[in-house]
Amino acid sequence: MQPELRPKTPLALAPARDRHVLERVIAGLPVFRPLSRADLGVLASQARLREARRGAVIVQRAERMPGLVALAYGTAKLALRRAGGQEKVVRLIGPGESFGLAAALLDRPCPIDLVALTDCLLATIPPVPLLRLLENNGGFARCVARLLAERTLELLGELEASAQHSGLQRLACYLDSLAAPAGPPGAWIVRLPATKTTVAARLGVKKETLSRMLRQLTTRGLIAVAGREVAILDRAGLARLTGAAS
Amino acid sequence: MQPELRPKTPLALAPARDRHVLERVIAGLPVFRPLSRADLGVLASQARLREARRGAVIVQRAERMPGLVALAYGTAKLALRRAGGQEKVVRLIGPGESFGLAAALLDRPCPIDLVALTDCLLATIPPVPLLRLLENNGGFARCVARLLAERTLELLGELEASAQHSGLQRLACYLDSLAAPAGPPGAWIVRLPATKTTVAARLGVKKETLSRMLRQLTTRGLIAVAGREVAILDRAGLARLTGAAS
DNA sequence: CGCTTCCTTTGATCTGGATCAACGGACGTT
DNA sequence: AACGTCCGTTGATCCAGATCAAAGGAAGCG
Repeated sequence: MQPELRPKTPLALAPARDRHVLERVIAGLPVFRPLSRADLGVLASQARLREARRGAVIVQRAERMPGLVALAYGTAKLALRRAGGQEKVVRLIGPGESFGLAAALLDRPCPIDLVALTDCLLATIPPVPLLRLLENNGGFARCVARLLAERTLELLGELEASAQHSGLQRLACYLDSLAAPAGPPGAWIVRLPATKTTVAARLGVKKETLSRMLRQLTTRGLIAVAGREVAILDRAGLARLTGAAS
Repeated sequence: MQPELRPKTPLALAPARDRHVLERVIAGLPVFRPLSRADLGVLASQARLREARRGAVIVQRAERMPGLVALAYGTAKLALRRAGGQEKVVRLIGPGESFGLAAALLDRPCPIDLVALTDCLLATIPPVPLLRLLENNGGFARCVARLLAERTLELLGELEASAQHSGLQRLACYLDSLAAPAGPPGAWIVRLPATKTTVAARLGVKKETLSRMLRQLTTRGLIAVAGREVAILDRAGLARLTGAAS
């Protein structure tokens, strides 16, 4: 469950490839969109690439934040973990997404654990060049402000969901938000982005409860579950759950 | 419970006094610290002063956000309210504090209700001048980025508390965070910033539960309660509750 | 193939906090 | 003083979801 974090290929062995990957990952992050090619190059030269094995803790809560962490490939979870095993997953992170902007800018300790769900490749951009950009580049500052504003509203939504909706409502809402059109028109399908245990933690319930909730929705004819694939049979019915009582 | 929002003095009657109050309130907001006197003047000229009676809904969820709302005097609560009466208070706002920066900058609908707990005087700075400043003033953009980063971390803390700690732990933590030194050295006192019903909603529990929790802490000799005043008799014991099981 | 290690499901039971109900006290109004 | 309106306390009961326990699946590996 807690394998060592040990890069398969030591960083020094593949500097050219690393540099290329770093540039691609950094250029793909929304927060860096306003940057010139030159600025992106400077960032890439200060960033570091790093691998993490499945299950490894990439950044630990209360540690000094190493910078903005972006995922090149793999999946990771942001999880609040307490002694006693109970954990709450705040966000699941996929390729092209990043984490730690707020804490890196304020040079605060990491507020949360970042844990690899699969083997991951990560880019870390240290706080110093971020702060320099913030100082000198108005476009970047604006972009940061907008992104953080969005994150603020998002977290508020999370808070609302966790404080106000029942587990079943949160599940219905979650499935609805992930719904993707399937082959036949009018058919929707969701592929869960992680194991059910992790999804349960994301929804703030235990895996046993998630299992029971899924079965309840199945019994009602709203969904059909096959492993990680969930077919949404009655999206309107699901949406009705979202706002109303169970 | 839901009195009309009706200013005691119509705005047009006291423009000079209003202008003065607006300038003072706006200059006092942390987010505007980097602004020049001239910029502050422009903002004040675009802002509006407004009164709200106790219990009035100042800004309602899903309404268009009128701008950044700052409190000149009085107390208000940011509350998520659901049909069914249950409400979660996210933040209590006092004089010199503000609300709505994120939503105003993104021109999103108001994510939450702002409700006056006492008669209030409010300044509203519309989104347009804020956006203009964000575009043209790098110092302001930086300041906004920092404030929003702080808010992000704060909300994450809220989420953690609401998802992970028990009601008693949240209460202990809350009291600890409000503790102010009393007369005798080593003595601490808390004056609750609102009615116990509201504090309960702030902590995410019902007033009955808060009442029982306070009695429990009293029985254990950790605190003593007299109306809105709470004396902390054993701060270490309280802090011990915060991290450990009940 | 058999083994181990997760992941998931299902059932039984427990519990923190909500809900329902009733009452006492503090103010402010008339 | 008498009255209405909040606010806070206390007791009884209820319930969503946690916890405990046990038993299948499914996937990786020697």
